[in-house]
This record gives sequence, C-alpha cells and structure tokens, in this order.
Amino acid sequence: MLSKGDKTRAEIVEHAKSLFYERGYDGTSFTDIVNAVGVYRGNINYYFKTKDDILKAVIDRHLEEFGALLAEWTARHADPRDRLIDFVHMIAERQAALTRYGCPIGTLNTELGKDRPELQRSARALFDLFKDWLVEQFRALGSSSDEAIALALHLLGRAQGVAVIAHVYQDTVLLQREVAQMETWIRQFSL
Amino acid sequence: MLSKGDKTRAEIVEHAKSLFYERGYDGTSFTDIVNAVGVYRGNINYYFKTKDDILKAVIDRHLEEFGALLAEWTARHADPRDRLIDFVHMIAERQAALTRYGCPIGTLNTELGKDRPELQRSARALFDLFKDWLVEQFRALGSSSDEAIALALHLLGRAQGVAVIAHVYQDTVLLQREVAQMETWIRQFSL
DNA sequence: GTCTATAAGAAGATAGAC
DNA sequence: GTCTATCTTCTTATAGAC
Repeated sequence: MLSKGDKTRAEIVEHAKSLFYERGYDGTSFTDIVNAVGVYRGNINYYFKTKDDILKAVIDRHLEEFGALLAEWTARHADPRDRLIDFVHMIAERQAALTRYGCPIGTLNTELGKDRPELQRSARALFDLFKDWLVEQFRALGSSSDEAIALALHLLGRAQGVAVIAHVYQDTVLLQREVAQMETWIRQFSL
Repeated sequence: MLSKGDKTRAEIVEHAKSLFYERGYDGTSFTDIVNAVGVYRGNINYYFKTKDDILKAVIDRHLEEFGALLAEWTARHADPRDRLIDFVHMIAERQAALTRYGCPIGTLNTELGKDRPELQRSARALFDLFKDWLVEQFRALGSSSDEAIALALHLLGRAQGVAVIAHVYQDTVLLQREVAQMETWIRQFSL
C-alpha cells in the first residue's frame, strides 16, 4: 500500500521520466515537472534534494520497466531466437515515440555522455541491462562468451542506428524495413 | 583575403563548432565561446544576432568540411566501393573523438530533434549531404533509386549505431570491429 | 570593430510558515 | 507533507562609450 507521499513521489518520477525523454534532461526544468504533476514548486525538493537525484530515480524506474519486459520475453519463449525477435519487434511497436523523440535510452546516454561522465555511468546501466540479456541469448545459441558480447553489441548498435535515422527523418517506413532485416539476421542462427 | 572582422567571425564559428560538439548546443554558453576565442563579451553579438544564428553558421561550416571530404573520396576512386570504404574508414580514423563525444552530426540532430524541430531541420542537411552522396554510390553500383536510398540509410544507420555504442561504452575495439564488418558488407557488392 | 556594463528572465536550490 | 517566497547564479541579449 502506497502512502500519500509515496504516490506523489512516484508521480514526480513518472512525469520526469516522460519529460526527460521528450525534452531532454537539460531541457526539462523543475517548473515543467511540477506543472505536469500538478503540485507546487517546493514539493519536488521535499522528495529530491537535487535534479540529479530525480534523474537517478528516473533511471531506476526505466530499469524496472525494461527489466520486466525482458523477463516477459524470456518467459514467453524457450528459443532464444524468438526472444531476440521480441526485442526487435519492440522497436516496431514503439515506432511513433521513436521517430518523434528517438530511443529513450540512447538519447539520454548521448546527452549525458557529452560532459557529465558521472551521470552517464548511471544511465549506462540501461544499456547494460539489454546488453547482458542479449549476451545470454547469443550464448544460448552456442556462441562463445566473446562472440556473444560482439553479437549483442552489434544488435544493440543496429537498433540504436535505426532509432537515430528514424528520428532524424521521421521515417517509420525505414524503421519497419530495418526491423525486418534484423529479424532475418536473427533467424539465420541455428540452435 | 580575410578582413579582421571575417577572421574574428571565423574564429567564433570554429570554436563554437568544437564546443557544440564537446558540450552540446544547450550546454555551451556565449561565455564559453568568447572565452575560447579570447574576445570580449559583446563581440559575439556584433557578428551574430542570436545563438541560433551561430548554430546555423556552425552547420554551414560542417557542410563545407564534410562536403570537401566527400569530394576528395569521389576524386580519389573511380570504384564506388572504394569510395564507400573511405566513408567507413573515416569512422575508424576518428575513433578518439567518436568514443569521447559521439558523432558530431548524430548527437547534434538527436539534441535538436527533441524539441526544436526548426533547428533540427537545419541540422538534418548534414545527414542529407551524406545520404545523397551514399545514394549516388549505390546507384553507380547498379541499384535502383529506391534500393539505393534504402542501402544508403542502412549504412548511415550502421555508422550511427556504432558511434552511439562506442560513445556509451568508450569502446574503440567495438568500433574497429564494426568498421571491418561494414567494409566486408561493402565489398560483397559487384559492379 | 572592440570593449564594458547591465538589463531581463529563467534556472536550481533553500527557508520557513502552515 | 504542502505551499509560498526568495536567494543566488547563470543565461541570452542589448545599449552605448570608445
């Protein structure tokens, strides 16, 4: 059971998550967040000492949500190829947001990676979450540890590249075509 | 012959270009720029009315420099495959900056694409420059117009994806491995 | 064309009443 | 736990002397 405070805190994190995605971390002000939540100015500083603390809570929320997705795909299929295909299908399912705002994980890391190495290290955990899961799938397909890492980063990179281009050109057709190619690439692995 | 004013203007653009790349557009202030150039506060507003005007000048400078590179590759090789390989070799040559700051074109478009559609349209010209050149090369390799566009955007996306992952993980080894894969992919085309 | 001073606003963060 | 007021700093931009 959530107390009133927990609920307010969760709402701040949820709206901050959306705003950081849609406008960027620097592009989102405390005012933007409290306006979205519908609370008053001072409240945000009751729950979070600094803006960086909000970001860390947002990253944790992302980790929970994406972690749940990965668990779902793992539970749904025994064949690692089907799991990997769930991963690339996510890209097609989220095409509207991806073309409008880019990849939530990629754009956040890109922004923080410029000149905030400490915050980017926190945000990198989101990439690690996907990377480690992908490595597991390629390992299950018979790859060595090194090969599996290379394949995981290759697929992660393909996904990021598609997201960047689709975002720049607002192009959902390209996104779908590239997803289909990734699916073909996955299907050529054998157990 | 450059007048004194032209030289100051060019220096402002050159330093702004570096700073926008290293710290992001929003992350760079007028103070940062004048400090880097070594001129006084007011000068920048003598040459540029707004910050957006500086960005447009920076984009034009990028267009000139990358345009010159493309012309060089075109002049150096008759075989479009060799030209394409020059393109991917650029990624390996610039690995230090790419792992530290990401792709100058990709990160700029990603930042502006969040909530500045008008500025992002200007920055997209940088992608168009590469895209159109890549399309020409794939056309010369016998692709139809539609195929050539798809192949150009595919390679552009691969390059962007590699840059994102290499930046996130500060990983030059991955970058070189992916460049080698792109080279292999290019070599399988026949005239 | 160069330099100084400052305007006008928005940002993150804090203090304290209720 | 909620709300108001304010501090300090930094931002873009402008005005005007030299």
